[in-house]
Amino acid sequence: MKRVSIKDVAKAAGVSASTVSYVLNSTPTETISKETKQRVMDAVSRLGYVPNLNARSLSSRRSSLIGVLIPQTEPGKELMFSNPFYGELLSSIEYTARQHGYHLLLSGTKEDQDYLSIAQNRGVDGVIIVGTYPGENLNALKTLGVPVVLVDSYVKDDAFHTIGIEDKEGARMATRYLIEKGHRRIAFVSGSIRENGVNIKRYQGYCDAMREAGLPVDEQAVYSGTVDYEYGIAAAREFLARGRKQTAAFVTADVISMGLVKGLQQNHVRIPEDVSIVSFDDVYLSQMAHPALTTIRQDIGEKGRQAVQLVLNASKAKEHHHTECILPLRLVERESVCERRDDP
Amino acid sequence: MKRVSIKDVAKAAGVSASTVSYVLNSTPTETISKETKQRVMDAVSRLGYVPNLNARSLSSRRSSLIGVLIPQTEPGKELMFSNPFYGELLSSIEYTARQHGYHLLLSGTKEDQDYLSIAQNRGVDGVIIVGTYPGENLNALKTLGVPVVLVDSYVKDDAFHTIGIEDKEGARMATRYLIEKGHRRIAFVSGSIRENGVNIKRYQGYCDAMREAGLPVDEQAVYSGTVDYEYGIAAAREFLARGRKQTAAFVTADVISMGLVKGLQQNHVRIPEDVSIVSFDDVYLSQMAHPALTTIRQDIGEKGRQAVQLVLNASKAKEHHHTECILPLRLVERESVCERRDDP
DNA sequence: TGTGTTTACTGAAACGTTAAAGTTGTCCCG
DNA sequence: CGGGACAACTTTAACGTTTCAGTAAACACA
Repeated sequence: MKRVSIKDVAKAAGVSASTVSYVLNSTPTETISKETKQRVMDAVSRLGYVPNLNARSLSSRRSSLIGVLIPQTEPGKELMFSNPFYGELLSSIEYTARQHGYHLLLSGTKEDQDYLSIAQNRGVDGVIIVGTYPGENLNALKTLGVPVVLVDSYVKDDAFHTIGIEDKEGARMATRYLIEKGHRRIAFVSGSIRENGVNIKRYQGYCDAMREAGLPVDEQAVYSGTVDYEYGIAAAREFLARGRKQTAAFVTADVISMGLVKGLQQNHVRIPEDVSIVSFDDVYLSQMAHPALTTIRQDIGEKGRQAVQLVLNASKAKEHHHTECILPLRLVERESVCERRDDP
Repeated sequence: MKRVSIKDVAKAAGVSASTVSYVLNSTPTETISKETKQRVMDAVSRLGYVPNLNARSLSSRRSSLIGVLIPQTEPGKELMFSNPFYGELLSSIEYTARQHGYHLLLSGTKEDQDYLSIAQNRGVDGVIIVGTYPGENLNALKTLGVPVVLVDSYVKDDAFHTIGIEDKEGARMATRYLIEKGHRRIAFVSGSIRENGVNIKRYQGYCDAMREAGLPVDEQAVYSGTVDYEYGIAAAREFLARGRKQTAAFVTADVISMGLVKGLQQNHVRIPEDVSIVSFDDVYLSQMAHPALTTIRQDIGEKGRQAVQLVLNASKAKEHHHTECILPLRLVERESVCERRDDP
């Protein structure tokens, strides 16, 4: 039951502990003979030695650990529950990190907690923060001394690396698509557009497209709530309460769309015949919908991969020059939109 | 930029490092005066000290870290991608762990990797393994010396704690429900029933229900593949190819159901009028489906909570007595089943 | 007044690594 | 043949904690 330490290996191989360490880390500055290397490796496998990464990180100040912070959208709700987007992103992050020999320290973010210390605590090599960082102490993150990658954040600060998408352009694309299909009264449905997050950009893109087409942005056509299925249902109810004024909707998240579609269908509003929908994200879910969602696709897998890459690159390079990565979007046409030529 | 260590705090408070440690951990055997405590706490917040958990875990051999292993169902596919069940479970695990001051070390499982060392490496306080553990070296886990909780595994070994559901009974319940609704030819659609996992139990439950009702288990009515949306689509194709013999299906996972429904609907098979479906899991998804899925609900949140609790309890209690936790199931009726009285 | 107990601490040795600096021994070159 | 360069190690001091074993002072008791 006793843990095998590097010293046991050293003893078994008849060398010093540091030699074992050099062999295991194949430190480039150190020269070790082939035979010694072999003897050490033999001892390692014979004893079933696995290095204690805590000790390693204590001594070497790198941990092969990446901290990942994922928003816990609402206090009561659990992490990632509300939006499958996070699950898919996390998948990709985990997969990429693992392939580079890194592990993930996962935490949800809730306002009242100190994420900084979580990271600091464990001496992570980098931090990936998804979505809006809750809490005003983003500045404290700078003192961490490790690369910080902000995913889908519009915080502009050279101290952080960012990775995101052309939210505004994507929203514009979506809205324009609906306009091209002949829609003139188009609703905008999203999560909160008060915080400085992606939704506000998407709202701007929506407004731009409307304006460019000479269409009014009706305040009554804007629905803003939370990013989850329930809000989609609620928005449907609200849509009906407001008198079914629009023939189409641009919805900023697939989960919301799912709820909206469900809510409308339950009230005998047909999708897309009565209301066309263009969604956003293209999570796995959107193809399962009925009708399958026409949506602005972002490459979630790539986002995760890039996020990890940014951390790794930045932690390798001593120079901390800020990088910004914007991934392309494209519209994938499915079944939730139809032409509308009879609009006034 | 220099890290604040316990010594700095000690100096600032005019006490020894050990006193600081005692204060911070409020070690019950040690007595510290009110004033000293206060002085230490003041110094801590003044200097912004956060303990280095790596050092702590090195010294005290507990890490406040729980290792979580989630299956990466297929080599190419990424973690949790294929089945939202994992995302929801992870959510709950993360949330519960965090509330107890634990962090999560997350890893996907792929055949060719050594998960054991991941855990051993970091000195986790416990391991939660979800699903079938890939790799034959389950025994090696015993040498870890920390509690191991197997979620949804039918490995029987006193060395492990297990948490699961009445898979067989749930399947029986689902199938019987269909029988009660008048169906006599009922398909069974699931992931692999070769491995010793939950699917084989659910298959047994299906068989039991059929047998009890005096109905034959037709080999042609059994569809087995992988647990993902794509397989649902494929199963639909296969169902049609085999001649649409059944009027209902018991499907062992909601994701598969989603694909099956989609695949059938695309071929103008109506759900539930032509084919009724009872599903399994009740992931968030299943209410979004069209029609919403009638499904055997398992409380995924509770599963996650219990898993964490099992780890924590077991790591507190020195006695390693094996605990087994079975969570209840219930059928939730939605829209994917209808009566069938015309069956021969 | 001496002994024992309690309170409130301190000192120092771990924990398992890494990495800088030091120590050999060998070889080569002028 | 002396000295430098190099290869192949070893020694030792960190890294930041915890925790065991003290210790010194204060107090109680008889």
